[in-house]
Amino acid sequence: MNHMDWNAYAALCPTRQALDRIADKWTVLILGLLCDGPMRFNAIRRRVEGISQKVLSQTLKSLERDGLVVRTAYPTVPVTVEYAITPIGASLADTVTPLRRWAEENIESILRARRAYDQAEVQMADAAFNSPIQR
Amino acid sequence: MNHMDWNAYAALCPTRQALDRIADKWTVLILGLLCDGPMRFNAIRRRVEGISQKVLSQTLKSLERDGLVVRTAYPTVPVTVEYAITPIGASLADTVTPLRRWAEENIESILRARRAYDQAEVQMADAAFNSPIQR
DNA sequence: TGTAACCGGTATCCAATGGAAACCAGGTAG
DNA sequence: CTACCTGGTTTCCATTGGATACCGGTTACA
Repeated sequence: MNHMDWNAYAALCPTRQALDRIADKWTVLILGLLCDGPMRFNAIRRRVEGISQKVLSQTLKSLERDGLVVRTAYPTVPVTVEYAITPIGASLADTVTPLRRWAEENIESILRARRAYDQAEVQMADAAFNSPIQR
Repeated sequence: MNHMDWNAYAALCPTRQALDRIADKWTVLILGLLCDGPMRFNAIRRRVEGISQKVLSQTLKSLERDGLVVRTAYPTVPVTVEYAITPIGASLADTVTPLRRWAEENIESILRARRAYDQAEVQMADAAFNSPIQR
């Protein structure tokens, strides 16, 4: 069985569920960090600004379950927990990092399009207000 | 101002919000379709199995707002609405399509890791049950 | 003359998710 | 004694997601 048998466009294909998991902003940011080397829980938390402990914990747990990162706890005082990327996780990181870079490179174009779109919406609302008979 | 000024790791950077929008399963699937040519609403709906009308409508609207697709309504009977990818949308499609392909190529490895993880969890629960003193 | 289906959507409802904040054990530093 | 470090879990609430019903307008079929 090769990968041609899987199809993310099919609702029940496990690929769909996997896509939902990996196409996630936190996943992109966390994997982007870990591919530079192992990191501890709170170190990741400080670097990924705005992530809550709960969501970081959940995301790491599910990345671990999928075999994309490995969690290692050292019996130091206080306990040290290190998260490292796996080879398959690294291959995913190579795939999602361009996504982050695309966002950083094209954000201005997006913001411009948004302003134009919202402006056009306002103008349409104005027109409807000034000649409500057209409703 | 160049793209080096933007940083998705900063909570308030608009790039973060954009990343959240584009790192989405429906966006990946829809852009993957549209880069083969324009498509009508219900045609997309039939190809992206399992998407609801509401979510498709919302996703397309936000893709349009961000300038990634263009919506064209033809006054035919019944009305024909066509969604086409823009050049910048196509560049995003080039970035997210590898994500879908990665999922399709690596799903088996993920499923294997999941089974191993869940199995280990069950064993740990069993051990805890058989010697509860360790709690 | 129904009536069923297609078009491209809204509107409504409820469950699941997301994030803020509190809390936890166990220990250190002041 | 208090405050803070470690790596989380729990609780709560608002936002979101998806299923379903509905909408006007038109066509095909019986």
